[in-house]
Amino acid sequence: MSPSTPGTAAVAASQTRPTPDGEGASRFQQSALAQEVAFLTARSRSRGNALANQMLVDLDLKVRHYAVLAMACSGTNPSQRELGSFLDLDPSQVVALVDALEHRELIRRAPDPRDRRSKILIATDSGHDLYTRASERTRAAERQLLTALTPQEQDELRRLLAKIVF
Amino acid sequence: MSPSTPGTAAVAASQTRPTPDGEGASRFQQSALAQEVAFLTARSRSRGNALANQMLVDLDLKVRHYAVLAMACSGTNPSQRELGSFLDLDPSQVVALVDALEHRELIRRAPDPRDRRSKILIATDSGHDLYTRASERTRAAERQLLTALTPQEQDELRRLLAKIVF
DNA sequence: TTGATAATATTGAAAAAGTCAATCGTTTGC
DNA sequence: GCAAACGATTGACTTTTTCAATATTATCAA
Repeated sequence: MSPSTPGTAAVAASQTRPTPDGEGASRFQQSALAQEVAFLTARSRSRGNALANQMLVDLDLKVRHYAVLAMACSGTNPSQRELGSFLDLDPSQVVALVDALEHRELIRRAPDPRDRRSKILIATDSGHDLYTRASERTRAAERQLLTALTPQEQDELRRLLAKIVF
Repeated sequence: MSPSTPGTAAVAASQTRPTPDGEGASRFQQSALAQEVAFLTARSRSRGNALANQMLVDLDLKVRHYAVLAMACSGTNPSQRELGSFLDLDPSQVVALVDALEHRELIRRAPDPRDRRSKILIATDSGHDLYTRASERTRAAERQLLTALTPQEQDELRRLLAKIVF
């Protein structure tokens, strides 16, 4: 996933990272592009994704699977359609992801009593177990992603992002 | 690129959007996943990307091309390798993107006087022209993405993202 | 200087992710 | 009751991502 990451664990290189960028904190920080929030969010999500994926490898999960599992564990009983629109996934991608998790018996498709067309996603017991462990990993990844921010700043960031995204 | 966007301009559906989510502001906002900044940044970048791509279609640019063009216009004379690490792109992707833009004579590869292995990216005159127009579009897209935030909040968001990403 | 090692751009292949149209069963609104 | 719309599914296809291999150039130590 990066020039490092040989093949061992995943917790790997967490420290000794003077700057997240490959270059010396990047002489490009002042460029116009670097001021665009579209660019900044893209870079953030790229970093966050890579970090979280590393953390999840030994649970055999990727963040996209994790996201589905998380929603199945949320108690909100989302239908596949709802899940797709929440996660910005095409219905066909949802099918593939749900298939994968269902084959591993982490979640199951339950009939929607309101509408026989739709299927509701619910985590199994082992799904909940795995989610518990996985969410610890993603929490760790988040901690790492946000080390540069104070706790107040972290909250503020969450607030602002939520505001533009919901 | 989306169910809307017939073929006319690009300014299209900017208003009449009670909530950015498909659902009624989403009953999933309270879920644990929705609190993770990895999720929030993913959603932001997804939204921002879609928005910017719409805006750029009639310039025949995607945000990824736009990003390369922007850097070639920045005056920083990035090498391909630098560009790749700045934009989180694999070297082979850089080659493809640069090829595409160079064929359109928007940028060119110049020899790096310091290192004959590397090639420096510089925009042509028409590259600069296109960038000028394109950046207006992405500015508009950003405005739209951030409507929910006050100007101060927008600045704060930029500051926080920059802090975690550089 | 030479020779080993690493770095840059490039190619090509393959896997993953994203997009789209068509279909089946079901629901909704007329 | 019917037509139109909707949710899940399938399959095809494009785009994006990831990786390994290579040629040329740099770097560095002997």
